Amino acid sequence: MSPRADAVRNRSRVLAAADEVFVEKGTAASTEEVAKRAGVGVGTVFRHFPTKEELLEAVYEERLRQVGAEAAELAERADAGKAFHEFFTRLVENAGTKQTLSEALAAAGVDVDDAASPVRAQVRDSLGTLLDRAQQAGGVRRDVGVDEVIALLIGASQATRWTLDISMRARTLNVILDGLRP
Amino acid sequence: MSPRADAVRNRSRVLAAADEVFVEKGTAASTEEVAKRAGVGVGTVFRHFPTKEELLEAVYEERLRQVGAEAAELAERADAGKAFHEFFTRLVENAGTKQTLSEALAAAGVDVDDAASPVRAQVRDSLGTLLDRAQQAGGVRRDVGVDEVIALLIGASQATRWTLDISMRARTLNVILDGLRP
DNA sequence: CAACATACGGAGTGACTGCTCCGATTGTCA
DNA sequence: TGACAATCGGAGCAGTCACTCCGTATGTTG
Repeated sequence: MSPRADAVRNRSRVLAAADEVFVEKGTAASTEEVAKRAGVGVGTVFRHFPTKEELLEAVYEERLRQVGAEAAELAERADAGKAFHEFFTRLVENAGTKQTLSEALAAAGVDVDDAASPVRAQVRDSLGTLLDRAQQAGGVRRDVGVDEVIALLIGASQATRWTLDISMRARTLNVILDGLRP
Repeated sequence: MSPRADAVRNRSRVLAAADEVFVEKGTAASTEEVAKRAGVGVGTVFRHFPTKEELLEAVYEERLRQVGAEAAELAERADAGKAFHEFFTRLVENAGTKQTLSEALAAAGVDVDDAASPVRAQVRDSLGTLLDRAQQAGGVRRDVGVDEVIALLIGASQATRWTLDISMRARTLNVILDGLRP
């Protein structure tokens, strides 16, 4: 039996609402608020995501999926060095307010880097090939691996959160990008 | 009237206990737990810090004080370039698990960078002269200011939190330090 | 269209949290 | 040492949150 139509619709509505609410009010926002935003009852939220932690994980993985897709897409481009820098910049600029999620998950004891998860493995993979090609093209120093890049992505996102001024944000990001050059 | 002896003793006990508890269990830890760790009643905690937010701020400022002292001390050293790098490294390695605090404060609407606070002004100052001298000594590029350095410190601390491996942590930190060179 | 399983809504529950209040305690000073 | 004010301890209060439960509604299938 495939699930009912309204069930799948509600599931994605809840996911989208949760993303919005967690960005706006932080991950401490109540499940009831998510339900209200999604236009459903709390019961529905808990049927699809039996635990708040599972809801957080689902939102997190959804974002990871997008990051993975972006990395995969950019890995195909000819100018690998440029592609890598663009990926880095784009991600950091989007990540801005969204970083609290991994914090909350880590505090709840979830292994955010868990390589067993297929989505995370895929992200690592795409990012890995993007990095490889950028290194071969001479755009990135050779003594860093995927893990260092991931750490730096997180760090850069955090760093730029505190810089409201756009030009200052650019300077901060440039320091890291320069550090990544050969 | 100066305050009673047990009052000042308890105040610092609470502060120390709060620091420990918040590092171990995150800033969501209950005030009762802080009280228990300090060996006092909750009433005592709330008398000294009428609000949980004020307690968080007090812990945060206490840490800032230490950072400021360290910056001031290193700013006196002759080899300014080396001193700056040492400051950066030392801070990032200590900060490790402690970064959640500023998160929590920001979420609570506290302006963490508020220049009006004397402690923060002092930190900015000490860090500023340390940076100035490092730049004049040719140890740090000239197009970054104190704010960029602060942002990078926060970013670097976050970045290295996810790297359990020590050598990987060193490589990650090196990327940023290299990026800071002229 | 009927009949059934699936999914929904939201009041209700228990656990927990920040904070208050006041009787008991303790430091201080004449 | 005695007496008073400053301080303490922790039971209790009001509010919130994650999560459950079940009567109602709705999609689906023959």
